Amino acid sequence: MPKGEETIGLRSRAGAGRGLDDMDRKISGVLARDATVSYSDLSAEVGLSPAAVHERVRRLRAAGVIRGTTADLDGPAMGKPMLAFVHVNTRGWGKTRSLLSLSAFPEVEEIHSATGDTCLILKVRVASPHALEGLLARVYDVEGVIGTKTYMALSTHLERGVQAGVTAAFDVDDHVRD
Amino acid sequence: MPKGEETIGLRSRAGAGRGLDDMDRKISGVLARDATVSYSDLSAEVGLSPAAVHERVRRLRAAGVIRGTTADLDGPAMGKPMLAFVHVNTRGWGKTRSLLSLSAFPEVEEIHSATGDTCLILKVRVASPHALEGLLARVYDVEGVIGTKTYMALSTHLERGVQAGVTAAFDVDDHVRD
DNA sequence: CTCCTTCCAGAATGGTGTTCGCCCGATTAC
DNA sequence: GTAATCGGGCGAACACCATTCTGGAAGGAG
Repeated sequence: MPKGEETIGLRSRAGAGRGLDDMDRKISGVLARDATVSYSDLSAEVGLSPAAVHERVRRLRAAGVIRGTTADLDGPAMGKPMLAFVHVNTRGWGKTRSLLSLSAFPEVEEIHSATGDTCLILKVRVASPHALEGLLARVYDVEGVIGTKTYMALSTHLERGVQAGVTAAFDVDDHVRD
Repeated sequence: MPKGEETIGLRSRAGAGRGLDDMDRKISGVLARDATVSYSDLSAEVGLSPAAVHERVRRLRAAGVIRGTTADLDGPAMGKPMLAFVHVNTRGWGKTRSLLSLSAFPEVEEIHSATGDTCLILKVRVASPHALEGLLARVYDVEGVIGTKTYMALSTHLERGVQAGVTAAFDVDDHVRD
């Protein structure tokens, strides 16, 4: 819906990605939306032979650009209709190490160290308020945790993985390189 | 790392998932980790014939339990090494509608309406501080936006999709149903 | 100019996804 | 208690696709 800005789909050997050319970005973009496409369809979409596409995908995987291919499950269907972001405050640094044990809970989907007025940001998906309570209890069990602040997601309007495209208007080259 | 709690992998027709039995959860769990496995390997892992597994996966897709299969890209490799959560405050409700236009930016990965001292939570992945500045400018362009608070992710310790498992100790049945 | 590297197209093949028909167990009605 | 009906899984056949190999063209470096 934004007005004039263009998404970079064609870019000649951009900065961060070492050997990532336009074709790689195009292929990655398609697979990031739907990885079930056959190499035949994929090759037709990007304008290359199936063999060439196969080789590129293999290298993208090997290089870690494509970290994996996963099935995206539905939270509510999995019995976890509640999504929340939990900001955790700890006393001093380094306490985040013990909080990594939270990875063992399938309810915890993301753990980030953060700047701002909080130390750690958790993304959790739980079955019920009671389940959230139980999870928060585990967080408080960790030594050094001072407090938490929970943001419940009332509705999710967009939720997707890393996108291949980059907005041209936000690109580094446009305004920084002068 | 948590001590005693068990993850439910086997559960007889739990509440939220209507027709989801143990086999469906097991299959979903495997595919959520790696969707590249062949039906042969998958069938061997869950203890079913390839044909039966195929039929179940087809139904899981049709039912929306498996929403899609996507390639997980690497942020830094895609030229977007910076991850941030942006909390947006608006004047009054209903302003979130216009903010949905942010979906057009590949930098925006998630948009949630939220409770707490904020209205909207965005998950954004950008190339540079300058790109983040440009994106924030777009947010402020939206009518009714009072302010934002940005939490930069210093390091990501865990980032994954919806998990099939549910922690037994957090389950509704354990303490609510008595 | 020549060699080297890199990349892509075309063809062959082994594996796999997909479908069909049959069989078994559970449920229901009589 | 018996029989009919339904749902689900198994085994096999077929078609499709992933994967590999070979050849050839384009771009650089010496």
